[in-house]
Amino acid sequence: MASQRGEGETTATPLEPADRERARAIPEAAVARLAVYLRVLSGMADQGVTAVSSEELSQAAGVNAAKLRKDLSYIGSYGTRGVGYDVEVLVSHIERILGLTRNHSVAVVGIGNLGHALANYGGFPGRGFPVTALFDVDADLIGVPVGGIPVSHIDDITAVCLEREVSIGVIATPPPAAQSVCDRLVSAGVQCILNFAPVVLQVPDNVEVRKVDLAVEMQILSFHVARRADEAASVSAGIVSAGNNGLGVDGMVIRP
Amino acid sequence: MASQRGEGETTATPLEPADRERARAIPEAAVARLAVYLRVLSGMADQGVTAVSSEELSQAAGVNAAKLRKDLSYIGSYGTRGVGYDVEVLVSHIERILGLTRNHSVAVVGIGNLGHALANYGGFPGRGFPVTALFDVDADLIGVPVGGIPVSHIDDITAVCLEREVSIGVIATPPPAAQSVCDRLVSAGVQCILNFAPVVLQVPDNVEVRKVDLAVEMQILSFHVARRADEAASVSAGIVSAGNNGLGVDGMVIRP
DNA sequence: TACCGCTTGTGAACGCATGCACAAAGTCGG
DNA sequence: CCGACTTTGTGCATGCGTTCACAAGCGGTA
Repeated sequence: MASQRGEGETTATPLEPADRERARAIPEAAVARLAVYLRVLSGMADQGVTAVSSEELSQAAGVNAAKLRKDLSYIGSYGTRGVGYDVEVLVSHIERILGLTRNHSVAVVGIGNLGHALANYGGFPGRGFPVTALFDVDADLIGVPVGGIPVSHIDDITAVCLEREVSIGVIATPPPAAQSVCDRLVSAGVQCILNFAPVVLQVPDNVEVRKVDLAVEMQILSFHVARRADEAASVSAGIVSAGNNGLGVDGMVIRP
Repeated sequence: MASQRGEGETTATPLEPADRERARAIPEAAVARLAVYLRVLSGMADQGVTAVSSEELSQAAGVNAAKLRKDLSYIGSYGTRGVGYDVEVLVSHIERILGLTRNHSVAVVGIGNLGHALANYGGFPGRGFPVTALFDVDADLIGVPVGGIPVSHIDDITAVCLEREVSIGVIATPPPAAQSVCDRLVSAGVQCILNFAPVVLQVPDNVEVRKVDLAVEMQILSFHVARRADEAASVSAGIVSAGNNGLGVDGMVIRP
């Protein structure tokens, strides 16, 4: 772990003390939205847009305008009253806060269907996240290049991750292997993990895990399908909920 | 509340009037967790476990025990004080509330890397979500079976979706195509959409959209990497935040 | 320069979700 | 049958996040 990391100010990512305290205070939900704003803003910049108001940007991002302004205020005051925000300025500040000024090397573990898809994503979404290592257990895969990177054996995970300074590990293995893979990533010094396996990972406090769970997403949708179907049944039976929340009682269009 | 009124039990998905009102009231966050509990419980059932306490289950699911009990209370009182919960009973009640008693036919649009991976997921995570239709624009793909299902042309989306009673649409197209595909799905009567494209979709109120955004996930992780690196820098430079919020001043373990 | 209209930034209220703490309710042993 | 122990279900307080509403501030205009 004796790489560039240690000596604070000499490295890249120069975050001012004021920004540092701000970064600490940004709510997780706001961080997620900042990433969305960034994408929208980048798109605007590509189209030659130079300035934008909170109203326009919030619509494009699908959020409330006040919320957007508050989110932006977490990272500082970079707007101009009466005018709006400068797109370039906003982009660069959000990138800085999100730590996108530095590259984050990514390792994908588990080169099945999903692993292939991830490895081939090419430059990885939004760039700045180069995939530099792939791992699997299958002997037939070892050494085979996928998306330009040869697959390594999972037993070499520590050495390879350290060597290539992997900062984000992506777990795309079958469920039973996930915890073990996670442990290995952690002992290789990886502190951020994106988990696609439908498993609740146990990790030390200093490791950040985010999970993408297809089954859960599907089931949440299923819940809504069921709720809708059920409401429709109620309506067709002439039942109307007495305790209606104030969402507007207008006849929501429901197909027979 | 006048919950007795429910005379309309003639349709499928027999949700009691009492349950119906409960379903309406379950917080979204709790729904997501219920899906997780369900998976953990299913695993336990497979291993022959018949009873479980909130403490055990909450640990396995990685949540607070009180929160778990509250979540379960949203769907009714199916535990036994002094004993715990019957695994089978809990499983069946959660499945019922999540609408998993009925199959939800899934259509995948965009058969690129990700689309392939999704189509091949086989029975789809957690079963109950059969993929019954695939769509793309690429002429070379039309008719080719992927994961056992032949790919249809996207222009046939309305007819095919209606015919196969698709209730969930999955968008795995490149960003520029996403909104158009979404519109077509909606006009085909699909009311639930899972969106993998990094685009903010505009939909009518009666359509439920969930989005899985890799770029956003990566950037959130990046934010945490940056924050950590920065904290480490602060510590090594002997800087300690003065205006600390009351989170506890204990020295959080940070590796050198 | 002084005014006017527009948009930001934020204080304050509200609402939802989380976590605590305890009464209710059940089991088990004697 | 009773009392001790265990675990659920939930009222309540706390904290976080969202939303509203408005003062502050800036550019444009006369």
